[in-house]
Amino acid sequence: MPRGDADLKALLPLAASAFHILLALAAGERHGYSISKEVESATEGMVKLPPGTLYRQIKQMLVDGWIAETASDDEDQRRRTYKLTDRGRKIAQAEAARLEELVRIARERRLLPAVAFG
Amino acid sequence: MPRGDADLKALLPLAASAFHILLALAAGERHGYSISKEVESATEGMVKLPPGTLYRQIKQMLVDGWIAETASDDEDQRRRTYKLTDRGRKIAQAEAARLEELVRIARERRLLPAVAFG
DNA sequence: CAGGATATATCCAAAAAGGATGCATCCACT
DNA sequence: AGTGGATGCATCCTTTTTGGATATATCCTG
Repeated sequence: MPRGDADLKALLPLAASAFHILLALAAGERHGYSISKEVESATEGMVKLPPGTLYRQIKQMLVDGWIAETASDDEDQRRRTYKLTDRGRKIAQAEAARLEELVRIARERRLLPAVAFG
Repeated sequence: MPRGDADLKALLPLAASAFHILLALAAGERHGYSISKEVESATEGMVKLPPGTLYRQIKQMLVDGWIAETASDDEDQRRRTYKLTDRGRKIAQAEAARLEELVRIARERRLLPAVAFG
């Protein structure tokens, strides 16, 4: 196992809201409010990020170095845009792998249809 | 969309602990304590179900009809064994499908390696 | 320039989780 | 048979986390 994976796994599982934020940023830079819109649309309304949760998470992720604020060329002065850091990306990858494993188990137990070549 | 799916989605996302319990029971009948062991081993210790969480969830799932107690032939009188109800299985399937979609998005955004024929 | 939507931020009550405690039963060992 | 440790269930209390109300400033449209 590569060095550094151990402490990475200690962070898992992520709060659902945290993973959704990282997932939104994995597609590119975004400002907070647009993250919440992206999450809501990507999950067809199943997951919502109310402001308390959203900005609390963002603040903490900045502190922890999972994301970083970018100097964007956005003209809207209210917006603060963020991007994933290398560390944030690794964490998102680890969580994605964890969820993939869960899905694999779910399929094994016939909660999901078998998939060709899967 | 098949009837009844709408109210099903309203239950999602499940608490991680809830999904793990359903996932453990999808493999067959189990008693509470063994569910917690199964979850811990399946997730390599990443997910733990402390007693407060475990028995609280079980109690609520019984009330909600997601699981049912079975008259098992177990000789240990302390044990209470449970199985998924049809409804519980449907809920687990819905949550598994939701997670699968998340994993798909994560792969699309290159957080997971591309998969042949996937 | 008025009004509504966008965007961030904070705060507090409510909900959820963790884990300590208690107690009964089971099992291994002597 | 008795003892000690592990198993198993359950509840309680504290802490943590969450949701959503409130506030404020900026932006956009008519």
